[in-house]
Formats: sequence, structure tokens, C-alpha cells
Amino acid sequence: MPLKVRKNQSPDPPQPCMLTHCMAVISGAWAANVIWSLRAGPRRFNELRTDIPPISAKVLSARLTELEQRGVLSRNVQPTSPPSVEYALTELGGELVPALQAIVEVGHRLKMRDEA
Amino acid sequence: MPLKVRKNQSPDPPQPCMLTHCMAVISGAWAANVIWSLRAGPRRFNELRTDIPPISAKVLSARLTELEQRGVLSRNVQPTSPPSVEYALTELGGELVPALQAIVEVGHRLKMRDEA
DNA sequence: TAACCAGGTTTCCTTGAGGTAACTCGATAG
DNA sequence: CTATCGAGTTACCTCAAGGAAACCTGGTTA
Repeated sequence: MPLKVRKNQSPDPPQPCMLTHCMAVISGAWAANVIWSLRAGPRRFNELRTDIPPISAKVLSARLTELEQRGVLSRNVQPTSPPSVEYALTELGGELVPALQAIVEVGHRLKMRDEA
Repeated sequence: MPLKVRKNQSPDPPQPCMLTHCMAVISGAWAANVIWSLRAGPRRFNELRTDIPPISAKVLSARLTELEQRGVLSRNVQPTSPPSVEYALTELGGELVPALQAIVEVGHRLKMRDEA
């Protein structure tokens, strides 16, 4: 007798793929690191580059553009000379920080565990 | 005068790359979906396949192996015939669920916002 | 005898994300 | 006049993660 496929009890009312869609917000290389770097306040392009050493200008630029379009962060050109550009988390973007924090904490404890 | 690079105020004491390391726990295609599908209880291989329709057996298998090695989920062979295999979140793995939940909520609100 | 099941593994192929390096631009400092 | 800076582009390449499809194993049922 074939095993019967149990209904998944997870309440997933709105759309089945909400998660996939929402995870896309922080997808792409270094996206989480960028958010992480901005959690204590605005940073300029080159500051982010040195915060996240192995990131290339191209990818940082791409990620910043995406995250801005998605409403996670804002881009602010200062009229200095040479003009400098400050990136900062939006209000909604800031709410991702505790989530990342939680993931870091679990990751940390998983590491503790398998070092023991 | 060159702009001075401000020190990043983010408290990042343990290691600078903790975040990168921890995010790797949920990296790989469909990893978050697998965790999400297990949040309401154990599921079998083929149940997960139908929970997450566009996933291939190969990738699901790879992801389950990784997540098990990382301590996020457990694999339990039931001595039925044919043997069936149940996957379930570990205690630590379960703690990722609220984090994913938070990301989903922000994603949802970002979507609301740019539909308006 | 043949087909089906669960739970995978293997092979092969493709694609697109990411890395590197060089270049741009306008302003300013030496 | 030329080098530097901040903030990016652009062109090019590569390679490993994923997708598709076929196959496997041991037991069961029709």
C-alpha cells in the first residue's frame, strides 16, 4: 500500500510561494552583509567596500541598486565635491536587522554545538 | 581633501565575517523553503517534493544532506516497508522559523508599499 | 511476470551570477 | 598638467550550482 501523502499542516494562506518571493529581497551575493553594515547608520560606497573586503565595486553597485529598488535602503547624494553618496536602511529595511540577528545567533550556536 | 572613512559603529565583536558564515546555513536553492515546509512537523522526501513543486530530487537531496550536516534538521528512517524517511527540524533549526517569518513579513510589507 | 512504490543517485548540460581589470567623469589639490 | 578622489560603469571570462532525465534498489502487489 503506498504511503499516503499527508497534508502539510503549515498555515500558508496568502500564497504558497510568499516565502520564495520574500527571501528574494535579501538574495544576491553580499546582500545580507550590506544590510548588516548599515545597521548602525548610513555608509558611503567606499566605506561599504572596506566593510566587506571581498566585494567588488560591480557587485556592490548591483546590490545597492536592487536593494534600493526593493525599498530596503535609500540612496542620498551629498552635494559635496566630489559628491559622496550615503546609503541608509529605510524603516522597513531596518526591520530585517533583527531577523538577520536571529539567524546569526542560531548559526553561532550550531557552530558551538559541532565544535563540541 | 579626501573624505575620511568613518569607522563602522556596528558592534561586530566576535568575527567580522560571522554573518557570512551564519547566512551560509540557509544558503543554497530552496533551503529556506525546506525549513519553512518543516515548520509544522516532520515531512517525508516525496512530501517535500510536492510541497515545493519546482524542486528537483537531486537538489532536494543535496539540500537535505547539507541541512542535516549543519544540524538544522534530522533524518529519521521509519522501519516500514518500503522504508520511509522523515525529516524534521532540530531544536536549533526550529529557531530559524521566527527569523524567516520576520523576513516574510517585511517582504510582504515592501510589496504592499510598492503596489501602492 | 511486470509494474509500482519510496527514496534517492548519476550523468550530462546550460546559464547566469559573480570575479577581474580597465575605464569614465568632474572637481580639486599639488 | 597631471594625479587623485569618490563613485561608479563596461567588457570579458569562468565555473559551479541547478535543472532534466534516466537509472537504481529492495520489497510488494496485481
